[in-house]
Amino acid sequence: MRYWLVKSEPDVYSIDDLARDGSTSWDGVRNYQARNFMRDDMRVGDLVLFYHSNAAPPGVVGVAEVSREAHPDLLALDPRSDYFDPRATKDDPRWWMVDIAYRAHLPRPLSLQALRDAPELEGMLVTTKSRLSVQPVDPAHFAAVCKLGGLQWLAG
DNA sequence: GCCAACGTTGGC
DNA sequence: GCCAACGTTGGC
Repeated sequence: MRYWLVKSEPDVYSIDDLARDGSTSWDGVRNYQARNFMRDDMRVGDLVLFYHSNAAPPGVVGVAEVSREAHPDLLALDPRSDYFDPRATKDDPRWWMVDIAYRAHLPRPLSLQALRDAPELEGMLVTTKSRLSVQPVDPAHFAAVCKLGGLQWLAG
């Protein structure tokens, strides 16, 4: 099993929205590296840290789980969508998404600053690659985030 | 709102 | 294939 981190602006889609919806399709990702992780590497059951970007403060606020493997992001085909991409076609959809399901809020959300300050999280991608919106997480880092965030049952 | 970092596009 | 111009992300 692999571990991941996804970013969302809480004004657009927050962990509370995911808790309310139960699960959601992770649409609108328009970055190739992020797309490739979703299309090629994410598997049902993988655990996902849910990160609020452009928030005060930014940080990890919850845990989700991959509930469906990659399928085409059809917003790319919709001219009325903000995520429309004229290069996408039905045969070659170009953009892909997975579904994620809500698992838990972090009892103690971990701000970006807290992630940077924790020695056991040294090298965690989110502290250095700030622009990658879907990224792999080291298993030890995932466990440490759960532990620091008060989620003992996922801390391994 | 600013702006640094960085990903993407397109001319050559 | 290089790289300048441009657009976007996201922390502050």
